[in-house]
Amino acid sequence: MPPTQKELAKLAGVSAGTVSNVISGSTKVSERARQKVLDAIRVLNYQPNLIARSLKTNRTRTLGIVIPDITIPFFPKIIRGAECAARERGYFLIVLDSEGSADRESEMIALLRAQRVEGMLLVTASGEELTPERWHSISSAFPVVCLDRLPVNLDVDSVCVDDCGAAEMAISHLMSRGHREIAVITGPLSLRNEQERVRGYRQALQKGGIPIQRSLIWNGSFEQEEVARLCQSGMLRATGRPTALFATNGVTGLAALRSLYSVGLSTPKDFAFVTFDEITAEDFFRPGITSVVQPTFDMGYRAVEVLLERIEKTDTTERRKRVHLPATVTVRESSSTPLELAASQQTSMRKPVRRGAVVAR
Amino acid sequence: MPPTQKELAKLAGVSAGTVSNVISGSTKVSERARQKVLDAIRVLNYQPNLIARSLKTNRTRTLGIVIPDITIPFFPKIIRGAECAARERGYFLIVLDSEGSADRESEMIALLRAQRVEGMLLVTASGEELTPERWHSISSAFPVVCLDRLPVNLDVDSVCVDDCGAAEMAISHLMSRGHREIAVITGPLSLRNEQERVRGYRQALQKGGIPIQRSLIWNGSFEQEEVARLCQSGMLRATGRPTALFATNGVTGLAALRSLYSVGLSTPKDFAFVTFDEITAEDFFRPGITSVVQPTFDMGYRAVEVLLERIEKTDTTERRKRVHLPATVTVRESSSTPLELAASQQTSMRKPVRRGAVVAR
DNA sequence: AAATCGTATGGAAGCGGTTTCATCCCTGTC
DNA sequence: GACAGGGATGAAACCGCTTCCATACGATTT
Repeated sequence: MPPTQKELAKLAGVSAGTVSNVISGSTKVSERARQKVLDAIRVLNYQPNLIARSLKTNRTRTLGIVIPDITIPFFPKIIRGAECAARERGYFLIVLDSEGSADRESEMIALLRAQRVEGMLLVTASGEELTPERWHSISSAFPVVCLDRLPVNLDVDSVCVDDCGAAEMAISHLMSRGHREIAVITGPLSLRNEQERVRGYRQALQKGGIPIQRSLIWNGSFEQEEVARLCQSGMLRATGRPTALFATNGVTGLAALRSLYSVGLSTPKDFAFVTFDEITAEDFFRPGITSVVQPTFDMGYRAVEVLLERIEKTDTTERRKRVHLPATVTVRESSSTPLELAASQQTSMRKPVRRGAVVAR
Repeated sequence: MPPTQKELAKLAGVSAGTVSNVISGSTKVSERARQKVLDAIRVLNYQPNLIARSLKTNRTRTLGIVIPDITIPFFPKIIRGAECAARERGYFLIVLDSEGSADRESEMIALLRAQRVEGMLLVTASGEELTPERWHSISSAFPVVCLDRLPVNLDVDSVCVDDCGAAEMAISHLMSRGHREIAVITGPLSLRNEQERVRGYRQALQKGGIPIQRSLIWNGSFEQEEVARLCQSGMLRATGRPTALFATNGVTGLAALRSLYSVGLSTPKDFAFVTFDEITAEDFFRPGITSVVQPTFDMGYRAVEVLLERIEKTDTTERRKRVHLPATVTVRESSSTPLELAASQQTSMRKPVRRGAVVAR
């Protein structure tokens, strides 16, 4: 059994209350007593019992983060940022994985509630299941900040990029490379940011004077099979085949790419490709994928800042915060123009074109 | 404030003890009382306070895992397995990131101790700092199982692959492709498994009748700069230049590849390359990297099983467990023979050779 | 030297559960 | 109908810590 304050007190010849005062750094303790207690702590290798402390103080100094899948590289980067901010402010971060399931997400949230965390970051699994009632029952327990995947129709503190603008930027880039038949494959539209990214797609086309074709907007999901079906039927059809494809998130983008490669189509040879989120960041892998890069670390960091503000300010009436961070487009080979591409093909094995990534804006 | 048992009791018209019995599932409660309590739970949306429970029972049903860097894809996969096993047994897993620093690792461990976790999985940051004394002070607090990176000279429960055998397999593969000048770049040799992997390298050469050259064994680390220095000086020198390179772990391997690409060398054109751990698993990225693939999910899963055995059995005298899981070699292009390579170059842009990965053994 | 003040200290209560134990009531038996 | 037996129930203690409050002691003042 680990040593307790009471044992410390006996060894140091003081009362338990005094020991507590020494540990919490209260000044109301004599130097003599302090030293005796500190010695005793060293002798017994004492470690305060945070559980008991939390029970008494009703504070855990712990935050939670629930993400859909820790094996998707995007999320660990966010976690890093969140953990960093939390640590700087003396908070502890618990990471939970909902495995993309709304049910498990509920369980995880219940767990955090039972553990009495003081606040939560949430990247929701689907957004579908977050009805206002469920939301109310969650957010009455502790403050919540949503990240990246935002549930539609829910007024909630959030941190994400300027999704619409970033998507517009990506599409503009494709148009500048001469593409006019640009398809978009999306994740679930129950997420606000997926909708925003589609909006950006439309805006870019409109500004470029290109008519929007419903047949080029493929409402997908995070499921490999569904995405494969949409992409293959869209890309293999006889007429109206797009020359470029834009994926509104990394999971869907990777699924799209995988499914098209599996039927013998590749980028940039057969279609130009741009995706939200980096699929590989290593520039020596070919083809390099042009992507909308989100400031993942900062997103996690900022989200914790917003969350702590809610926690530490008691003023609950304050307006919802929506933080938008800037995204950038990193141009790589997958969006090469036909011309560049031809050049690249001829010399490809000797010296690949544009080894380094180019950053737009 | 969340509702307490006492309030439940008042609402249901029973005592707090009875409420507790209902919640803990004790049979010693009448159906009538049980229903009243369950109703009250629903009405108040009651959630038991795990903190209070833990304080009383001295059990948290929580495990911790400390890893060096959550953004390295290898670790999230382990976490997935660990979390899965923990959940199945009714335990909760806390994930902590030591950011590759031994000091932070200590802090994280202290935190877990203060949180009174019942056991810990550890992938150590360096292994250097884990002196037997420090080790004793940790493992006296709770059982620990080490994963993947094993500290040298420490008798500890562990889960890893057959490092020596897997390395031997990788080198044999290179030899079967005609390579005789095979260099190895390692991580820190303060880790037992790094030593084992070098041992596997030597064994393979010996069995193949190839003399071992000290100048081809590059003792590296996880640091980009150090690895770059070693690889560049080893690969660019005038004489005794190896035709193949084997990296004993993914971090070092990626650093090696990065550094060699940056000076204009690429695989498989200029050197064959095999690494422990997958750098990219997506087979449509070129070059595909031949790698020793560890069963990451299973490693996490098994590690939790071993840990729970220690926790739930009070018999502390039992011998240390060392679990070895099988690894496989996934052959991709980076270890092509010169012949295959030439063929691949000619036709590369039309139909890439070996799109799917080939698994050895 | 006595009174007053200030402050370090010890004792005790309480956080929200679990668990023990004595009590009470219901049932069955003679 | 009285009593034994047994199971459900409530009261109370306790987990380790913080915090409040009363006390006692040392220092300062008159």
